[in-house]
Order: sequence, then C-alpha cells, then structure tokens
Amino acid sequence: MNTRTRDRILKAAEELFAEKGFDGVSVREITDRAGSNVASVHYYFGNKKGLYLAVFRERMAQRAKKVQELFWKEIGDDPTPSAEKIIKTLARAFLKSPFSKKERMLHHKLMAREANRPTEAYSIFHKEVIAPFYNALIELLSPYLPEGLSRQDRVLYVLSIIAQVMHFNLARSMISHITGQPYTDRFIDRLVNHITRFSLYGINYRADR
Amino acid sequence: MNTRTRDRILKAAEELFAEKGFDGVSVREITDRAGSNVASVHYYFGNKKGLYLAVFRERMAQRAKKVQELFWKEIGDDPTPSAEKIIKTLARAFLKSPFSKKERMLHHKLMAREANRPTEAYSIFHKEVIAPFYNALIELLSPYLPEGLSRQDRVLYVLSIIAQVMHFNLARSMISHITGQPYTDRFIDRLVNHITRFSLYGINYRADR
DNA sequence: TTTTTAATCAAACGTTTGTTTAAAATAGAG
DNA sequence: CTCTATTTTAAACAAACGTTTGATTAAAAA
Repeated sequence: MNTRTRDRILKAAEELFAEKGFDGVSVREITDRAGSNVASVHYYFGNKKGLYLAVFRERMAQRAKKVQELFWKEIGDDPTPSAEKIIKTLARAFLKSPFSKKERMLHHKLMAREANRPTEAYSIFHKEVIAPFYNALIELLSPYLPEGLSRQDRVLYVLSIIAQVMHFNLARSMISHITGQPYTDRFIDRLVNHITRFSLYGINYRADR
Repeated sequence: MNTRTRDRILKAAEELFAEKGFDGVSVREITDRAGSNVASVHYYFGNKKGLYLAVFRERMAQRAKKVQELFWKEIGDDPTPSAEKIIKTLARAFLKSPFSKKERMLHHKLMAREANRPTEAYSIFHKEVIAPFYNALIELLSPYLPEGLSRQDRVLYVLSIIAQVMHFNLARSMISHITGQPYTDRFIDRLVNHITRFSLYGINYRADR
C-alpha cells in the first residue's frame, strides 16, 4: 500500500468536499489536485462515496479528537475550572485550534453539512466523538447553570455556545460583509472574546450569588 | 405567461436547492417534481443558474421581508421596546415565523448556504434585505448594550443571537440525537424561550443599573 | 530467474448532465 | 372557425460524470 498517494487523495478530497460539497466536486478534480490518476480513487476507496466516508473516518474524527484533547489539556490541571475558563477554553479550542485557519474552516463546514443532513459517515462519528464531548461539557458546566434543570435543558446552554462558534466560522462571508472586517487573526481574537463574554453572561452565573 | 407552471418550478426548485444544494439537484429532478418538461426551465428562466437566481429574487427575498414585517409589526407600536421584547420578538420572528416548519427550514438552509459560499444571487439579497435589517437591529439594541462599543462590536451581539437561531434550526438532526428530543412544536417553544433567556443575559443588560 | 504482487495509467464504458431544437398542443382574439 | 401567439412537448446534443477495464511498470517473493 502506497500511503503517500492515498493520503494526497484524502487531503485533496477533504478540501474540495468542504468547499463545494459532495456533488460539487468531480472525482477527476480530486485526483487532478492530488496528482494521481482517476482510477486511483477506485483502487484505494472503491468509489466516490467510499472516499467521502474515508475522509470522515480518517480525517474528521482525528481532528475532532485533537480539538477535544486541546480543550482537556488546557482545562486539565484544574479540577473545578471556573465558568469563564470553561467557556473561553471551549471557544478557543474551536476557533483557535492547532490547525491552519483553512483546516479549521473545512472541518466546521463538513460538520455543518453532516449535522444538517447526516450521511452514513456521521453516526459512528457522532457516537464516538460528538456525544461524549457534549456530555462531558454538560457535567463541567452544570455547577454554573441555573439550578433544577433537566439534562435536556442543560444541553441547550452548551448548544448555544457551540452555535456561536459554528456560525461565526461558517457565515464568514456574510459576517465580513456586515462588519466590514476581514477574518484576520486579530478579528478572530475579538470574536473569541465576544463569544466568551456573551456566553458567560448568557448562562447567568454570578460568583457573588 | 402561464404563471402556474412557472410557480410550480420555482417551488420545486427552492425545496430541492435547499435540500441538496445547487450541484446536488438536476434540472430534470426539478421539472419532474414540478410536473413539467425539462425544457420549461429554459423557457421561463433561461438556464439552471437563472432559475436559482429567480428562487432568490422571488422567494427568498419575499420571505425574508415577511419575517422582518412580522418583527416590526410586533415591535411597532412601542417606540422604545425593552431588551427582552426585542430579543424575544427577534427569536420568535425567526423560529416561529408565519410559515410552515418546512418552509422556514428550507429558507434558513438556503441562507446558510449563501452566507457560507455566496453566489451572485446573494449580493443583491444582502444589500436589500440582510444589511438594512441588521443595521436596524443594532440601532434598536444599542441602548441595552455595554457602553462605548464600536458599531463593529455591537453587530457581534446581534450575530450571536442570529447564530443560535440558525444553528438550532440547521443542526436539527444532531440536536435531536444529543437531546433525545424530536422537533415538535413544544420543543421549538422551549428553544425560543431558551434562546431569549440566554441572549438577554448575554447582552448583560440589567434594568437596575 | 521466474512468478507474484502492488501501483499507476490511458482509454473507454454507459449514464446523466445542462441545454437546445423544432414540432405539437393549447389558448385567446377577431 | 381561423389565425396567431403562447406554452408544452419529445427528441437530440455535446460535454461531463462515476466507474471499469486491461496493459504496464517496478518492486517483492518464490
């Protein structure tokens, strides 16, 4: 198995799928960017759908786990982190993860695609990666949430935070139009601070109560 | 001009474009659903892209304006509405607008698609519909936002609210998985209440200050 | 050395794509 | 009814699509 060719195809496929969607990209476009033959997709992945599934299994899951690792590493040493630390770390893990801006972007794009219209690729990904992370976040945030909420109510708070991260990433073009700001590092820093502040107040936790 | 056939095509096109994206749908699929001939798209809209533009001009823009009218109607009589009223009305206008759930969903799907990767269809739509609404919202909310913020900072607050509305609508499948709740009317009511509460605290306005 | 395996390639497969054409059907006015 | 303009239709087009094939290469195994 020549993993180099296979990896080049995976990389090109991930980029193009995120950018244009499954139907927006042709196999030839992928193999051209990867510098391989059209037939190589069949050779390594069976068919186009198999390639899409592989992108999810081997690239998305990996990346999501890395984001989570980063989150836990920053939280890690603190047994009972403050609400501010949890939220800021969460926003940063998503918006300033250890990937290039391009990589982070395409990760979120594919996530959004699947959260909306899940393919077969998603169910395992959800069970193994998404769900455990959400559950852990709920545990972590619970002490700071209004009392007496059901689990279903508490998860909404986590979703409100994630919602902002996702939207500020995915609606970049519109947001740049409306704010007049390009997505520079400085602007992203400002977004992280805004999301943190908004969400911290959003959960309505006050240390002085 | 036989508007009946033309309208059927527009309706089918909007549904399918929202669901699968521009490249995910074939002209034949659209005309089949509309119950017309393949060539009718050429006859009424020139080509596939022209049909997509027409969907935006004639369906999306109309709908967005209706949502905004609903918002202003509920706000209307009040010259200086409270922060709570503004936010609740905003959340409701988006999540409980005078359309069917299906209609609202496909509207938001297309919005998200274009906010992410805008086509020519978007620029006019943005200039005439989106931007004015955002600007008006900023004006309305400004008295309740932290003082001394630039316009660019203030728009972020509006975006945080919209972000939640969009995400709770678009990531339905994932959210149902994670909460264990199907998207019933009762659940959507709960979402509206949650978003309102979270966002109201999020802007950190307190009448007692 | 001979045989087997892994990898890549150009070429072609049958379908589906968006688009166009020209004829047929329909509708409305005189 | 007749004539004309509008609308709908079946058929065909080239181009692009995903997929498959059989040949070719080079390295590994026998």
